[in-house]
Amino acid sequence: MSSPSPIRVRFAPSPTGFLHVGGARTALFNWLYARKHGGTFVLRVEDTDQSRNTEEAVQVIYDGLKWLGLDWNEGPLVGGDFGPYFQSQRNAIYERYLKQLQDGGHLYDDAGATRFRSPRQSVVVDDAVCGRIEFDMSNPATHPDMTIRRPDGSWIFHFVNVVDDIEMRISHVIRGEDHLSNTPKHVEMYRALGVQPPVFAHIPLILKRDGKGKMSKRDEGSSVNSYIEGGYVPEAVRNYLCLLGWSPKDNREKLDIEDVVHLFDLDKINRRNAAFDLDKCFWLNGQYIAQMSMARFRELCAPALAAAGIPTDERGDTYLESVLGLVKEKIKLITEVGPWTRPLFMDDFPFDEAAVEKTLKPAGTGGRLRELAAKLNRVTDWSHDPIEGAFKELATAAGVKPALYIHPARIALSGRAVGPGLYQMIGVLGKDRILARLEKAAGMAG
RNA sequence: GACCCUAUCGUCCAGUGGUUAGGACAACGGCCUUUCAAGCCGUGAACACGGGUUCGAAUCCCGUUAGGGUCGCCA
Repeated sequence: MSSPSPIRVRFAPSPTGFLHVGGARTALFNWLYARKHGGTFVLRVEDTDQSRNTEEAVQVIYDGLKWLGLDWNEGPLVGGDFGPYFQSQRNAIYERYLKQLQDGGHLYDDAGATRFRSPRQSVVVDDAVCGRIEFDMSNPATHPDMTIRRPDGSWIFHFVNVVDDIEMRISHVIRGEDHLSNTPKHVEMYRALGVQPPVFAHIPLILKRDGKGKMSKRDEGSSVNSYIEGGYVPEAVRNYLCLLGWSPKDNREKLDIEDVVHLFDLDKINRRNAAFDLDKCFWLNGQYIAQMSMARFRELCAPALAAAGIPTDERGDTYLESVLGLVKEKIKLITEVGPWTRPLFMDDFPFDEAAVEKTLKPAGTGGRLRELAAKLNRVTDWSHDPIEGAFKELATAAGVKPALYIHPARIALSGRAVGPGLYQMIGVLGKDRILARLEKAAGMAG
């Protein structure tokens, strides 16, 4: 017996300036498979279309993969023994393989374009996900010969893709099911080249929310960039992507990536296409935020806070962490941290017009806010329970619901109707700022 | 249209011959309460249809229907 050939998989995106979640999921499954089996994950840029091949477009791919934590063992930026990893730089290799096909009599000219002649025999694809599929290739009308090179000398995807997979010693081709129908043609080419085809694994597609068609560029959540910019946590998005077409079989939803690597395998991948559900991704994101360490939360919030122009250094680390602690279990997106915490760092914060109108303006509110200020001023143990007690006592003494003090206080202190727990927030803000803000709000109240 | 894949709650997944068909998101209701949230508890919600095979089918087979994909000198 020969020693088992090493596991080598690849992700081969085209630089379009856009990294699709479907592509990201394909990359993820390849990465998982490589990790699981101690294999090599190759990144190859399929930039045969020079017109849209730009530096920025390639950068989008790098950024998306890096953000998701999908590091590649071979490819651009890291190198490897099978480069170059850009198809635009592999022309000599393609010429060599073209010659080989020509010598074998597999090619013919069609109005200047080069086409590969199908042997017209049935092809069996033993797919690691879809099982054994037999394709009847006898009808040229339904399975026309592939064009592999245009009259202008540029290459067609099918050819260079197969050549590169051969040259890069790819052992498993894990890709979207939209390539399944092309696979027998690829197999014909492997055979014509005298090469054993790799194992194919066609994974289900990600469909639009309503299941009507493949998810496309215009659909919400289709771009990895939208998650990066939308305040999503990379490990949460990656986790959600794992659950599209694969599952740990034990009903767990939130899993560490190490567990996924351990449990993952091709035969556990579903065969059914999955409709994309951004709600669940959103929920999972909130779970990740609530449960992550304060250190990680700080790390993720730092850019968002900086972008919002919030001075987080002025009161020191301890203060910063107590503020973040107020919102950590409540926000679902990192982008929410700015608006939620601004009143904790700055005295100049916006007031929500509708909330002011509804809660601050009603007659008697100003008086109650002054009562509250006086009451809180007498609180000596500035912590949660005594603060809560002050509100309750005030309401009882006045014979009204605590809500008549609580709601206006929230608006007065933060300008918002939504936010951290009120008593916790008061505790963190401190007595001086509380009294000042209550007084100021009393002035604008009814 | 031809070929290929698929078919369990609205959605994502469990369930591989015998289960009260399970979990999660979403929805709805309740509790808590301090509003929106969060949290906790609960409710409704599915085996596409028709034939087989079998003592017994969500599970196996065939057909129908439906959905998706592919049929490029796109990738």
